[in-house]
Amino acid sequence: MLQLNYLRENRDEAVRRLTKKYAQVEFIDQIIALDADRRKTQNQVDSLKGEAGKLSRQYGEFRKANNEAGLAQITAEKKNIDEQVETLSSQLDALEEQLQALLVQLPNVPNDRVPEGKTPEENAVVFSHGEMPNLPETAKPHWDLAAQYGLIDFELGNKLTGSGFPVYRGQGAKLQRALINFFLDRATAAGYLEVQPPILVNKDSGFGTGQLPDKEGQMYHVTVDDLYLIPTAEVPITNIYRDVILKAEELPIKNCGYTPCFRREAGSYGKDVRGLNRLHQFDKVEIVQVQHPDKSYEALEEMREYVAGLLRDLELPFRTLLLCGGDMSFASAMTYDMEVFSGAQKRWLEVSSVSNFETFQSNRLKLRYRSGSDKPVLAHTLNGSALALPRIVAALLENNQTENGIRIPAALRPYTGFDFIK
RNA sequence: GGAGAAAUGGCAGAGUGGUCGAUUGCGGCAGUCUUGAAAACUGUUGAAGGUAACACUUCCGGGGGUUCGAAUCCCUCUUUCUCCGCCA
Repeated sequence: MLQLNYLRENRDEAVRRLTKKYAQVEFIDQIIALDADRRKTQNQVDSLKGEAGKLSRQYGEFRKANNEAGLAQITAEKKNIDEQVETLSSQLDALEEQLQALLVQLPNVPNDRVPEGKTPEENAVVFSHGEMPNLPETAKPHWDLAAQYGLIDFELGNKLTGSGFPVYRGQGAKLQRALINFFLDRATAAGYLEVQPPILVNKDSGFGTGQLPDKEGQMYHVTVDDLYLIPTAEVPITNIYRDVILKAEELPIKNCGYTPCFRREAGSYGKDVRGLNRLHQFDKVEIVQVQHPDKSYEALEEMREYVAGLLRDLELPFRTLLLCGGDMSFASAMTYDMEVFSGAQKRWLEVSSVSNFETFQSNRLKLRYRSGSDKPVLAHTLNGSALALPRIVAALLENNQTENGIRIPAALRPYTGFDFIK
């Protein structure tokens, strides 16, 4: 959520920058007008309440003095004030509701380095690494390989749950576990504190990181207890710091965590959902940082470089995209996507998204830090996938297929305990 | 799931109807003293809205109510603790 102060004091800039995100910029002027109205009404309510307080204290004194006439007068005056307060308060509530309703619909303002553009095709490729795999024409897509080696059973998942909930078996299951451990060990070595959060969260948490109300339909909602299955570990991990005032010297906070992730993916279809390309449940290791505002873009680059290191070690060809305004997420100010090339499908698959949210999340979370005895200031939050498993598995299987089985990259072998899937 | 107790500032812990945003201790910060540190002493120390700055308003787990007036009384929800039941 954008800060009212920012909109009030930088109206033109906000319009310019939000235009790049194709946001409803007309909301900005409506918000500014509502806010002015709100403050005026708030002031009126406050001074009336101040009057009421004075009267109450006077009432006590009059009663001690047995001043019956005075008591009657105060009661009458107080009643008059209460009526005014009630009227103004309901106006104030209505104004705040309208203000909030508009405010939560405005996405974060993109950083000025974010390229113009509306569609994924307009994202800027800023970095590429690795050779394109040189596979024979007979190379198989991962769903065929998964069946051939008994790694993943998509049909069985249909039976147990529904489409998009595969069952991993044998070396397929072991590979999952190996990747999770590999990612967690690397993140821990890079200074991230490992946490194991709940995978069901309440509404406040969903709101704090921006999934609610914007993406309500993308989450599984457990209605009996009004809880949501997390779409990413970002939600519980970042919400650890909801309503927290950190000391400046505690920054940066670096957390990582493995969780399953659940996404309804309503409206997806076709080749995008084939095999492991898009699932309703998948595994992911997430990295999260809470940063000083002056250092958050430095941290974003550091996180991008960290994820790139993982992909290099997995020997996967990848490219890094700087997302254009139209393709960025609601809450992000700047996002890098990392895509690996999956050799048999011959397509790029997004495996990581690394974003700086600046104060967009922390404003909702009330996540602040304090230098010395200064007033608390909103911190910046960042996160990135490091990494999401399914598409990594897809690319590993496809790119490393040989006549004699599927080769496991050297970095993973200590974790899998085998060199080849056979 | 049943019965009982509790929820106050970073922490501990007072406060049961009136000027209480809240005694006190610890912790934090600043100062005195000291070559420096410790100890001691002095002062200061919650958040939000609002203002040029004050003023002012709100917040004592959440919500609602009683009252001229609520941290204090009532209702309700949530959470924690103790006991019982069930259980990976």
